[in-house]
Amino acid sequence: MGRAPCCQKVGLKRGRWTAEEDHILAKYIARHGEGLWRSLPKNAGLLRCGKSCRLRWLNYLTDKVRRGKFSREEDDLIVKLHATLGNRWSLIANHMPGRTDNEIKNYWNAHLSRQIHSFRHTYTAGNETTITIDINRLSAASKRRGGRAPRSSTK
DNA sequence: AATAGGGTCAACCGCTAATCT
DNA sequence: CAGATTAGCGGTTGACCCTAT
Repeated sequence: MGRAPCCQKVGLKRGRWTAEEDHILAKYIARHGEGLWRSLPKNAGLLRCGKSCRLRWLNYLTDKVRRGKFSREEDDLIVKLHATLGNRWSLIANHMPGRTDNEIKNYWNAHLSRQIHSFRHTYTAGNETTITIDINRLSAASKRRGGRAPRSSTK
């Protein structure tokens, strides 16, 4: 059988977000806060699935993201973190305030992985930089792929 | 000047894991 | 306790740009 769209995508909008949709989403979250993604689009009046709203907010609309060009220092940090953590983009993002996992993943795939050899050369030849890994965070999230975040330890 | 080709990046999908009932 | 529900992750896609021809 033809594969059905994952949720009930029937009648729901997909693809790139318009400025108007962004405005509706940002305004709704400003009033009601984050979370409750499943019911959010209905309440806010968006023809999107909750997943789409969550992704748009987390990766683009929240002012926690700064979305500038990656600096040389950030390049360096990403390469080093990736060497240690592998494709754990969410963990890597935890060490880079203002950057999202999606953004870092994209950047890695588009730019850094292509240039990894020259980067490696630079790093071994150049001055050493030390990075600090938060082991507690690391073990807590050790090898997960996906899955809901544990409820913040309160209760 | 027009367009084919390649690179970027926003967003989707399938799946996993925590929580709810 | 088990099945249903929902949040979150990482791989992947494809629409949109930029450049070379």
